[in-house]
Amino acid sequence: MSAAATAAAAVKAIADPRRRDILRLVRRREVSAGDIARHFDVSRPAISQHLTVLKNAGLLAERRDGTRRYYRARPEGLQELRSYLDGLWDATLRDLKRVAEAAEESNTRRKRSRAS
Amino acid sequence: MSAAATAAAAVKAIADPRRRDILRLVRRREVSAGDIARHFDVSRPAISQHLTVLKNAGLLAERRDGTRRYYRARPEGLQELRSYLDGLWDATLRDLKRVAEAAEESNTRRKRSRAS
DNA sequence: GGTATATTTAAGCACCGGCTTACGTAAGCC
DNA sequence: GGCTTACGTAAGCCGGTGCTTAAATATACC
Repeated sequence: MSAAATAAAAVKAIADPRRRDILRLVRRREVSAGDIARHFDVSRPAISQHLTVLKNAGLLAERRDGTRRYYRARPEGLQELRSYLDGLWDATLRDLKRVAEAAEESNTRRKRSRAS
Repeated sequence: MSAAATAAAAVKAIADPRRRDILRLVRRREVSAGDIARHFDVSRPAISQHLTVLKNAGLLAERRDGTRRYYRARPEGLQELRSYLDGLWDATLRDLKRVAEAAEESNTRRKRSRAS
């Protein structure tokens, strides 16, 4: 899976509020699937599905111990996501300043050219 | 609308690939709705709906000139989103507690009602 | 006013995604 | 082996959302 595809999956993953809550929950320490589920008002399978999505998006690390599975946030995935999003608008933050500065001027130019 | 709510809307907005494409298209210069639509293989109304979503998420600025509407990326919205995401994995203990407590309460409520 | 252009809004449809219950799987314990 | 615990997977329901075409709105031009 390419980095961009992973990042796109990560964006979709964090678009869901519940998954953001899960991420916050495992940000500092690893937590078992059951313990995670216990914090929410939905069934365990629902949480299990969320965990799968987060894991596939590279945002979660899984460690198995006996019948238990422990999850924790995966900093590399989070950093990847951050870089991807920055790439989306880094040019924006740079270039739009210029655009904004030239806004009035280009505006009047456009009005003139539209007359043709 | 609170900052967090706007940011949450922004995350959902950029979760769609087409909307990310639109954002890239208007990140350097403002572009009219029609010109934006011309870049894609979907109908104009479809693009118009995407533009509305992006605008409501604070990611797009709109300028009207005659019958035309020009759109451009809105750096403030993008910065807000960035900060929000940073805060996601910089979550404080206070945030964790809030999530845990709120969920735990509704969780016990749910379990009680299920037992009947 | 009447027509043309640019765009949004409305209504409906098909697919997607999150949820549920039921079942499957795997490890630990007696 | 048989039971329990901890999870994941399967199948299906249902609301949300992205798309379409048709109609409405708004501005410009004659």
